[in-house]
Amino acid sequence: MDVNPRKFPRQARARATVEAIVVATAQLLTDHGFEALTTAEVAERAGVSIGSLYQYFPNKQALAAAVVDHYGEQFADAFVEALGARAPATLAESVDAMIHATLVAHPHEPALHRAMIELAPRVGRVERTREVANRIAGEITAELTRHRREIAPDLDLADAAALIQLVLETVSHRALQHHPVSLAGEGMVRQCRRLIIAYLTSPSMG
Amino acid sequence: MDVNPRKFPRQARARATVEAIVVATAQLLTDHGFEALTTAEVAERAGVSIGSLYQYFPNKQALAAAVVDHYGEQFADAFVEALGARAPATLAESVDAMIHATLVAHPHEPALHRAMIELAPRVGRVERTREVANRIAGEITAELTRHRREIAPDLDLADAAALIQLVLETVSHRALQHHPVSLAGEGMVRQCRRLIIAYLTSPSMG
DNA sequence: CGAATATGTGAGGAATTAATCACATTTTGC
DNA sequence: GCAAAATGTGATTAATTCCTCACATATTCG
Repeated sequence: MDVNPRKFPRQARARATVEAIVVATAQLLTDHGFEALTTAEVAERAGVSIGSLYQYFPNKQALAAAVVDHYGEQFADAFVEALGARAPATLAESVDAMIHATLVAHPHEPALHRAMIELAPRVGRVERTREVANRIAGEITAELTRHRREIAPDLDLADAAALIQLVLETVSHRALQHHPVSLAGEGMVRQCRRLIIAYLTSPSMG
Repeated sequence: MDVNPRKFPRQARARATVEAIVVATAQLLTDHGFEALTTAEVAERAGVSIGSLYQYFPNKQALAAAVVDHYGEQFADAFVEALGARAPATLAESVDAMIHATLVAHPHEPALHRAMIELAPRVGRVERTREVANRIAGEITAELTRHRREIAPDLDLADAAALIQLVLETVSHRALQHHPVSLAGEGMVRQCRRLIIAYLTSPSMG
């Protein structure tokens, strides 16, 4: 099944249409999930006719794929920016920055982020999701490299970064599930911090 | 929407029918996902007429709910059994046992496990899923309690167990995504082991 | 301007699917 | 053995949904 856009919007008017469609899809996706998603409802919510929708997206899956692409990029950008905004002097501060960046990067509706992860495989966008994860893992690797001396020497930084990225993503999902964004999972976050720092600084084991 | 079974099968023949329906649903769910699931196809795969299906399940969601209930219990049982089969003398061995139990408990098709997690919320079965997670976290807590002296004294064991359960589940999903069950994620598993042990044994931090 | 191109519209066709129900078959309990 | 209960059947229906297409409107550019 082809999920590529049918054609690019050239005029500003068309770009607005496409944008509205993607936003509307994201909203409906988070509210009711993929299987409840109807093209007619997307068009209605976007304030656009079904004909316009099908002019740019060949089918329902393409809508979801567009959402995954759009918000995936947005998510990674937000993470990178949030991480770059700080200049952590110690490893502990660096880990705090990572946790903070993860929480900040998440859309206010974590449901959207979850929906994307669930959707990507069904819509031929695993690759894209992996790219996002890899990009973030890369940022984490760079951050770890900066504090190489504080980290157990036998640890492979890329491996460690991959694991940390996975844990951050999971824990933040769980945390945001229970609490509003602002005070997201006080305890959970503290535990997470300890988990990561202990891992990075633990002496090598047989 | 009511997702409760319509009536209980009394005769053995009827139990076989229901069983076949649940199994068929699980297979189709892992292969094609919920939105592609059709009641007709479930009935066909189960070797049963649609009428029979609707005699026990009021709708499509009820089918998925039954699968979640069935395999959730099965998963927790498998974990408990696998963990109980070993008698870990040290904390490290205990952690190994947990990791092993998690991998063993997973159905051979991790896709089913994932599908269940994705489905539960859409089908009114979050509660059930949480129960499974809690039961496993409880087992982990018991295991940790046995090795209290090897663990940082300021750690709350229940909190730690919850975090460990979350990490185990996530990492095993990721690991099983890439490798067959037998040699599941060699490196990933080793990293995970180190992560958990470091966390548990790290001295308390300001 | 005015022709060519881009974009927008929404009724309706074609296909799919959830769910029912009237009836057939099997099992149970006496 | 037989009535009553339990179970099984599948054609059919009503509703939904994806997507097209013929046509209207808007924008661009020489």
